[in-house]
Amino acid sequence: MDSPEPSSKINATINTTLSSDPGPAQDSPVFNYISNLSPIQPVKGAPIVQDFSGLNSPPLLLTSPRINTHSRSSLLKRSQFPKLSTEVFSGKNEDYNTAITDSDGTGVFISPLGSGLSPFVQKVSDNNISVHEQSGTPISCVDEFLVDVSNSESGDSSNSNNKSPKVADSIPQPPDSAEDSKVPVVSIPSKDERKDEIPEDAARVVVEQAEEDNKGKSPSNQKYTGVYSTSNPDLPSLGLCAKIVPGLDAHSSLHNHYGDRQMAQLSRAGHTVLDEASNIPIKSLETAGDCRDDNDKISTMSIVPDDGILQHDSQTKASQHQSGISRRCLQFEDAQQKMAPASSSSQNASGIVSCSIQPVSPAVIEVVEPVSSNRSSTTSNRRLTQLVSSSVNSESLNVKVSKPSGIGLHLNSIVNGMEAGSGVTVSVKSTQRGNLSIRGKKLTSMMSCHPSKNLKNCLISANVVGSNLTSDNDGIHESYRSDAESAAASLSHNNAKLLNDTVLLKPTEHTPSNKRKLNSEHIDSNMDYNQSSPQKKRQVKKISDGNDGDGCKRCNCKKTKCLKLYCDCFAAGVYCVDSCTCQGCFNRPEYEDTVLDVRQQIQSRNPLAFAPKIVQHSTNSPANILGEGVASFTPSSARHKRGCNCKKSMCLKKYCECYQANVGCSSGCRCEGCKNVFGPKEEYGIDLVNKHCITESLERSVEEEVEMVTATSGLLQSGPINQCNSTPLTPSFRRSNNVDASKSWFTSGRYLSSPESGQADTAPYGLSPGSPRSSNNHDTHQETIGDMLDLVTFDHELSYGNAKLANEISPGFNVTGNMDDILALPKSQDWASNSGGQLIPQTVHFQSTDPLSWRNSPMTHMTQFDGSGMNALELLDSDKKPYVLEDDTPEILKDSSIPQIGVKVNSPNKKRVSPPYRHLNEIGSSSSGGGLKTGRKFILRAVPSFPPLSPCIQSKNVAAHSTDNSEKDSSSK
DNA sequence: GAGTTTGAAACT
DNA sequence: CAGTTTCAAACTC
Repeated sequence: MDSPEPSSKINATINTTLSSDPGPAQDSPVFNYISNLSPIQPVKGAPIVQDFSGLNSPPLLLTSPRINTHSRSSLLKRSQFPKLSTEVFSGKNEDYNTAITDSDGTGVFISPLGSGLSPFVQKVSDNNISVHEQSGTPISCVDEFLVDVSNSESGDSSNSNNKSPKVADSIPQPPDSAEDSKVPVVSIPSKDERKDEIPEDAARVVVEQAEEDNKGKSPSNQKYTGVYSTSNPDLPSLGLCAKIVPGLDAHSSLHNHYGDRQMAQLSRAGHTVLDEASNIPIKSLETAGDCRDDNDKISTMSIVPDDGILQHDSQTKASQHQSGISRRCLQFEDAQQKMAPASSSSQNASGIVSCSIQPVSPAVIEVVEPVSSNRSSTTSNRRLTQLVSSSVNSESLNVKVSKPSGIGLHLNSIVNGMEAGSGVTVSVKSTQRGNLSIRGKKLTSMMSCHPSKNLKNCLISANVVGSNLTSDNDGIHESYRSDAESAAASLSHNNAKLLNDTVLLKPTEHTPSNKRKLNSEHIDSNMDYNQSSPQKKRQVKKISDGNDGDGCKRCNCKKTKCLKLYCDCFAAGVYCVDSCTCQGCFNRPEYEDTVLDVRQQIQSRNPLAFAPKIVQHSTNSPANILGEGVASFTPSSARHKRGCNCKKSMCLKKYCECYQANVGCSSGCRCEGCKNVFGPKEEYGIDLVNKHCITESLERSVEEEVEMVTATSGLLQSGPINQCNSTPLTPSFRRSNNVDASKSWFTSGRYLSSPESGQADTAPYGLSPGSPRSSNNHDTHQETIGDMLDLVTFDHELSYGNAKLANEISPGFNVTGNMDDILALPKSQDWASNSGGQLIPQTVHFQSTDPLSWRNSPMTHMTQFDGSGMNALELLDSDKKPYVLEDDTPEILKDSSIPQIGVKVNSPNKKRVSPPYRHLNEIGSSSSGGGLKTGRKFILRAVPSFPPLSPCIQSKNVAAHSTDNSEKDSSSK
């Protein structure tokens, strides 16, 4: 398709981006180890994310160079799973190669942190997630997947083929419904037809970058075919693996390495996907269990320093499970959409989501990571996508389209959706408490995030993209929707958060305004092509009023090419659907790169641009989280991030975003004559809560951030408890730590699970990462860690999906009021930003997210924590009480029991209890060298308690953190 | 269906 | 940061 040049460019860009951000962290062997060690394996879960990340959200995270680092981290994690990928990695990206070299022997390590890997990993995670979800609603989901796959393949084959080519060749061609058929591979020709040349150029720009990246690593175009055929140097192994081992192992590995898309392609090539899908249903449950097992394994792996071992273990285990998983993964992209539904989460058009998340949560978590990784390694992801697309051409066309398009965007959409979800009251029913409950929360949050609209969009987009863009089969879409929605929602939340964060990072670095201009311009030119008949649009509008019956959004953009926030679909992080009446739409899977670039740009400007507008204010009690997260989302508790600015509508019409979201106006609103039925400004309960929790000033800033976080994570957290903390706290964190946090993230990263991460965590608290304290504390930490683990597992669930959760935790820190903590938090700000400030995940979050931040900031407080992890926990508990935010965290902690042990840091209030947790976790790992080892130990312990979740969570957290960091960096105001 | 209103997003 | 313009949805006729 594209000339090798593009790929080379992309590679260069990727390298630059990656090198810039991730370089340090990634390069460091520590990271690799950490990533490898880190329970991350959650990779399993992570895979889910990939799709989205790769496509939608991922871009946000991944796109930015910073993201790359994250992606690497994520990759590492995932890489563990997919040992196979190692080869691939080595082949694919230079960066990867470096990492890979280490792992080559085992192939496990994939270390390849390289962006390339991360994407794969993400994909894998996605797959896993899908599996989990499927487990929830295995059969139906499976069927859907199968159907989708078949559909997508059959239908997509044409589309996807075209699309893939387009992407590679020139994104520019708008996927006009009419021309959808054209979308065909190289669309370039179509460009001429449509005159989309300009748009094409824009798309090309994006594509070129990706291609360049690909080229650099491997022939861009070849990627596609090459990957599949193994022709590509990078991919060869993958291709082989895929081909050779159509089974789970191969798939899983492939997924991990290459990402879901590639996996899908491979699987498709082998036609194993369908078979796998068929298997999935049964396996789904198993997979869930497997994932847990994997996690356990992972944890064990983490314990065992040897990456290879870990990977091997995971591989072996995964192999069995993976067979199912990988299969899923393959389909997953497409399936993901479906998967979500499978998860048993059902969304109502109203945005109410009821999830039975048990299995899903893990997936969600995983998803998160993937996203970040994907984004960070956007290039790699892109590559993957490209590869996929290319491969798709040969065999499975579907893969590329379906996943990419839907996923990334969906994440955002989910978040946004949540917001929009007006009212979206997410009621998550966690069949299982503890881990499950958390998961459920996450899922729910995810779901909530994806309001009906978003979900629909996601589903639709995915479906559409994958299979039937042109012809909407209501029945089909709907069926997919349910699944896709759920999946998308789940993904979207996690991804959204991550993405948002990641996006922030990227935007700044990558394409400044220029890209936008180019993209927009190109897009504009392309718009004409895409322009669907106005009639359709109108019809759509009529039908759904912007929302499909299902609640999917449909846009009618005419000038923005659906690449600006004006476009509901784009704003929601969802691809436009056939039903959309938009003209010259570039918000389509075919233009994934463009979309991602644009998103990045927008995020660069406003990191929160894609964050959920509506944030839950935490009045909610933790109980909600556990049992019924949904309740927490009551409109009254929710708030609009920015607040409205209504002057004439009195907040009584949908012009008002608050009203539209079924949330009351808050102090943040500038509306005049507010009569919001959901709650006038003054009346807004949240404000009061916030006041209690935090100072007003904090509240405002926090609120915004929190809103973002809560919107994304808040839902997940749904846990009422966290809300208070989350919202207020997160903001503070973000503020304080934003800049540093990003860096810290990168450095320390999310590797909470990994020893390093642990180290990082510790470092932050007391000393620098390398500080002696880590060593001292290790033992204690380990013990605490054991507790922590429990908590963590719980937290992980939250954390997985939610970097936000972490953020939430961090917010808690802020709340605590310790300046030091705050500082530390800032680094973790990403966390805060991500997390609604929910505390629950606190421990986990801290661990995962904080670690990075902590490391970076050698907070004196940290030392305190370091002093005694247990103490820290205790302090935390005590802190909880004092701090308003604590309420949230405490609840969570209470739930988890362990976490509560809060450690007071220095500050009297120091809600930062969470930090201690982090420290605990991190401590073990945090200490640089020893940290890792300790980290491993910790991991082991943790595993036992919540093997499945924790690993995933950790990985997710890590990814999220990474993404968050990147985001913060980029977004750092 | 066309036109107007509205407020967010984007731009300056 | 504020003001203006642009945009698309919401709304009305």
